[in-house]
Amino acid sequence: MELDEAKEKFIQAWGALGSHWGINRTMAQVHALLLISPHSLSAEDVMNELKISRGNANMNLRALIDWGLVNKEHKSGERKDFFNAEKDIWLVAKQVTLERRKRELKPVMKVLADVKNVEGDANDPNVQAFVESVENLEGIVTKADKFLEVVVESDQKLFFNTLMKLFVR
Amino acid sequence: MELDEAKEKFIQAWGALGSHWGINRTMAQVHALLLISPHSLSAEDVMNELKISRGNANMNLRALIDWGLVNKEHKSGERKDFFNAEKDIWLVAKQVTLERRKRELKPVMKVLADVKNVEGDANDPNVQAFVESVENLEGIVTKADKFLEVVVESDQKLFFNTLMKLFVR
DNA sequence: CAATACTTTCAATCATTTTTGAATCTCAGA
DNA sequence: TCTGAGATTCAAAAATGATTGAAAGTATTG
Repeated sequence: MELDEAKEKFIQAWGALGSHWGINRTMAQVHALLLISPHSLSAEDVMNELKISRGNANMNLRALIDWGLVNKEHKSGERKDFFNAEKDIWLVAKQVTLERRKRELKPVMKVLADVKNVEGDANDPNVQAFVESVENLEGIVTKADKFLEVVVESDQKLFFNTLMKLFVR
Repeated sequence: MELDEAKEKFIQAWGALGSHWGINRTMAQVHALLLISPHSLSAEDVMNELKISRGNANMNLRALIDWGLVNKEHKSGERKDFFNAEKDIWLVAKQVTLERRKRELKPVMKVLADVKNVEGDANDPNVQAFVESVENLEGIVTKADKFLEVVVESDQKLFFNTLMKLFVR
């Protein structure tokens, strides 16, 4: 396989995976492109490689910077901005985890806590089933959140290696 | 808070979470509704509660059955089908994990394996950076996959409890 | 400060995904 | 076997989400 074809395939695959993980396709593709580039790219490079518009490139680069996955560089003697991706995948995973915890898990935890305070007859099976389900879910969501908190706050490689030794084969 | 308001909020929240996790919003809402119902519901009940069309209810119920999250019941003396959700959240998590592993992780792993066989000058920094990135990613994706495999194949409560004792506070 | 190079914004457009609902099918019960 | 309540399908419509590109903004250079 030629490099260009391989790059293309890789970018497509990463884009598809990203789109299932709350990161939009183009954003994931831009990330993929930066990941496999040995040096920083300008917005223009990104536009050309992925055949996307200037505005689209700009927005997705900014989003990647927001997520903490990409850095903006100022090369002296150059007017253009250059961009490079964090190459340490463990750090990438950490950032994504942090963001998603903040954006998704926390709001749900808040709703679950609120919603438990339903008023009404404690003997009503509807109320009973509802409260039971909510508490059930609260349990697992809280546990998942704590688990992720630990993952995020500990050293990534160490953490996963320990885990792997415990559980894999 | 009234039960109806609480239900409504809960269903919305679960829908929003689902939509970030590759499960479409309505599908997650139907699941939420079934979760908090003390007894099985008919397709008609689901349509009425969520104000969705017959076709939509049918499709999402079927999808939930595909994912292994909902069961269809035949009540004798009734022509209608009735539906109930798996209430054990650990089982739900397991099913979702299984499906997503199959649908998302496996295809990406295949592409990563393929794409490593890029031909070309091993001294070309483009090729070098590419192969390095791909191997890097393959490492983490494979580890994540193995981790999930273990999660899925072991007893859920036992697994998570063990994990929690190890890492939480 | 004026010209130029580059970046950012955002209303309009385009693409994708979801939803609808009428037509069709199915099958339990008579 | 026939009937009709209920289930399913799927083309079209609606909703949502992504992308474009031109105009406005900002910074750098001579």
